[in-house]
Amino acid sequence: MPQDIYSSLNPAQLEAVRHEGGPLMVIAGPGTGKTRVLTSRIAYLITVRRIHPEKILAITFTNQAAAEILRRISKFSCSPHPDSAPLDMKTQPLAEGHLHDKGAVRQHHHNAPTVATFHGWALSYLKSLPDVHIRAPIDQEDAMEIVREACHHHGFPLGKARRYQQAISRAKQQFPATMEGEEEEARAVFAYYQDYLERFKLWDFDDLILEALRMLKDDENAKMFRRKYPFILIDEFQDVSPAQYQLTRAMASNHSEIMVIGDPNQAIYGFRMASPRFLKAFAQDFPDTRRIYLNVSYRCPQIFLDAASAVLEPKGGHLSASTDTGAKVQTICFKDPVGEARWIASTIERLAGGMSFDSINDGTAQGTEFRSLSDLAVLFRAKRLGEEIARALDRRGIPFQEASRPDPLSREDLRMLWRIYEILGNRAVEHHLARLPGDPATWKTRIEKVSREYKGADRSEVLERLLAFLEIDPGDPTIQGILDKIAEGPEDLPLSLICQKEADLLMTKIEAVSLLSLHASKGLEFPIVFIAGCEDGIIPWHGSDLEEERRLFYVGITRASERLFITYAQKRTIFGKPVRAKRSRFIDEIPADRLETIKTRPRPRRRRPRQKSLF
DNA sequence: CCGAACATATTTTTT
DNA sequence: ATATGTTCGG
Repeated sequence: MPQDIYSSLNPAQLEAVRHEGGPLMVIAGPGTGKTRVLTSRIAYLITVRRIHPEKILAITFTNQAAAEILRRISKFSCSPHPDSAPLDMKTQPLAEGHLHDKGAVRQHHHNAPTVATFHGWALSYLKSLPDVHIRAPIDQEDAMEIVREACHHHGFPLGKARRYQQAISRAKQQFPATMEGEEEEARAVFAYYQDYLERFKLWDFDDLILEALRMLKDDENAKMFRRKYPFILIDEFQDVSPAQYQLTRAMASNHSEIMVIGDPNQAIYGFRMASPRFLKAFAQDFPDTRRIYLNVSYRCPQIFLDAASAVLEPKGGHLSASTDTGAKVQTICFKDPVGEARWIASTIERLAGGMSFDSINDGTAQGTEFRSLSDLAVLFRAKRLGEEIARALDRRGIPFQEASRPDPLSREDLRMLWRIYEILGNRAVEHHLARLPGDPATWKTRIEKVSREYKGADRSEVLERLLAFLEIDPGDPTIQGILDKIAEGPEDLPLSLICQKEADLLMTKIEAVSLLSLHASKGLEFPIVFIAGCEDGIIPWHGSDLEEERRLFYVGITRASERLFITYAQKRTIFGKPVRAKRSRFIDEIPADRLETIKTRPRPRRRRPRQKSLF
């Protein structure tokens, strides 16, 4: 059970929570209580400083992070720990109705602070402005389709569409968007793409930020915004793009109570134009910024922190551990990826006791402390590298879950369902009509007819009826689940959010090992962590920004709270080419006394009597 | 529409 | 010495 968030904030955390009167920047290393400071500060603002929740805006990068913050705020207000009130809670009890369980979870409840992603906030901000014509947002897959169409139009090979789409998105991380430095073809595709969005009145995800910024650059709008939200908190600030940074600047003045929190050492999204330089820029652009460093990690043992900061350039080493187990970082060398995967699987089996899955405990388990599978994670640089691990776990019947599941809305049938849903909601009608199978005009009359017939009925019924034209199995449990959610949910909830929740629901909540990319692991914590495929060319990835690769490795190491295994193979086939691999230079940069090299026993061959397999 | 030849290759979120 | 998706000739 997580600790009550009132209890035992350390002095630096407390200072961050209580800071008043101007901009605040919190530099929070791994496991130093970043989310706790954020949620405690919101609670403090509301309960102690008596700030009305509606005046508070907290911004995150993912819906998951936003949900987690809301969950923790509501939990905090529902069940204040009676004995722990370091923030004058006893003398200033929680005002009735300021925060309560169901209300706080609802994002736009009148008594809850606004907790949203940059994009979510941007769209609702645009909707709140009287003179803005709201366009329909399209997702990345539709952006890809338009880019493909542009390639077709210009006679460019479709194989390059992905690259062009990435270039366009990169360009639109800046305000104003610029294709400077991109190749000629990409510029042509960009022109077509922008023209398409204009013609059909669409916004892509990047436009939401750019448009909100464009509006907020107006002095009058900025003034109004600052009056509405005098208290701003932004999470993971090392991940902001140039446009998001400009948005931040427009949102607040040097006298605003704006807090940004982040860790420059965990900046790993440079490929999408994020940069830790904006943390530095913030302190310069808001000269009165108070800087607070959270230096005590409640997660990582000192040895892991030392190992992690040793790979950083410049060295980051100002973190200290709250506890020290003395456990060293363990490295293991393998002949090939198959051997590596097999060893990881068998070690997991040994640590987990091998009882919950049908495999015999070979008696090598030490002690009686078997770990839960959910305490274990295997991290890797690229999805491909995780597949070998998945196979090995499968073979032993060890349950696992992968973090990067495909977007549910990429499923062809759900996509068509989405298009009809959007048409019924009168969003981007022409765009979607043209993308349904068959003749757009037929679809138009069809949808109008069914809508008329079912006038007054629930939209999910109209949808279900229309699905009949698509050869979609109406009995499909996913479809049914989504239709139910549409029926009970509020009017214009984005279908992607519904689908995401539905997909999460279908994921069995069984105990499982986590298989994650290093990127996906950021923000998570596991007692036992394996980092696989630690070879030069993989981590650091060949041709990538070395500094960022260092930070990525740093993120990986600092996920572990008890044991950490770093593995590599001497041979690996990458893009079909077998490569003699050298172990990652980052391993060599870890001080020798923090490392322990494990020798694996050669795998005993299972000898099957040949005679028996004859029949 | 099918098959051979060919090109391409991280990381990922956002209504 | 791969897996996937695209192109192009039939």
